[in-house]
Amino acid sequence: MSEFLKLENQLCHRFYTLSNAFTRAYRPLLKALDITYPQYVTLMALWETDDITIAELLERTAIDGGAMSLILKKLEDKRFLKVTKDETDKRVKRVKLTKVGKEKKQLAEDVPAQMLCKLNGMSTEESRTLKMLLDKLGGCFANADL
Amino acid sequence: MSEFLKLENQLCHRFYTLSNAFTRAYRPLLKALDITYPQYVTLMALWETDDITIAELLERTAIDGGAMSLILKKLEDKRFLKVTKDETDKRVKRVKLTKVGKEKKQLAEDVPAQMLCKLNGMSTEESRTLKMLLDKLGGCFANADL
DNA sequence: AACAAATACTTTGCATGCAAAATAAATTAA
DNA sequence: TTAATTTATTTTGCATGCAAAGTATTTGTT
Repeated sequence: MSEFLKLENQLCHRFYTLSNAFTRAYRPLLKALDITYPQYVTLMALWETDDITIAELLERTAIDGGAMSLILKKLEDKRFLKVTKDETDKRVKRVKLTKVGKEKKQLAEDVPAQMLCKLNGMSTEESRTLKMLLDKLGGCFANADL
Repeated sequence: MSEFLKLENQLCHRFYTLSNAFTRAYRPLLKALDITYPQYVTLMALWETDDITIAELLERTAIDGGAMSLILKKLEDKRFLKVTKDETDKRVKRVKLTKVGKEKKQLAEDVPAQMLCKLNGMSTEESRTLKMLLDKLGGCFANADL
């Protein structure tokens, strides 16, 4: 049997598994905030830089455009943010946090630490190395002609 | 602004982004085989060990049970495999590749190499280190009380 | 043997991820 | 200026991922 098709040799399967594991691990923590993981990512982007274009939001979060439409609708329904048409360029829409959305950030402050608790098997050094390699891999994808 | 909530500091967001990138990168390669990524994972597991229980398949692939039901239905519709009830224990179902499903493996042999081509920015050594760290992280999740 | 509890799967309802088609508005070209 | 093209975003159709509820079957109890 060729080694290449074995599951243990697949980098992609590790990412598949771990990405799902992260989402599952976050779920209970985020449920307390009444948001899903992609919604959390969207809010993190906005907590860092508010009042941005949907296009900017898409680039920073790497969330799919079609999915983002629904996510923004749901976050708007929950009164976390407002989406308004840009007056200058009517194609563009700007996303802005509401007071409630900004306050939500305080409640989210604990989430990262709670997640780290679940992963205390990794040393800070290993985690740093891992991030570096992940970023390098991300660069490979960016350069590849997909 | 607390550093903890910044997107660049999130390990999870890197996994989210990279996992999606992998799936997207595989899509055109797998489309030629008329399968999706989770279906590819399912077939890889079977190419390695055929005629196994659905429970075993779930454990090896880490695919969700509910999703697997549909995936197996689709793979069966495509005549890649057969699902049969175990005679001894009628709760159990066994999954077995058909001749077509086994032959599909030959067509899939090239897929891993084609994917590696897209990622030629990573050295073998870096890739090895990355896999090791990913497995360690996976172990953390397994041990955590989620 | 009759019933409770554990197994192995499937179904359901909701939230994406993705490609492709559809809209609308701004830009560029002829 | 009108038509062709590009840009920003939404909509659509299909395939999961996930928790929770539902179905059979089997095993363990009493």
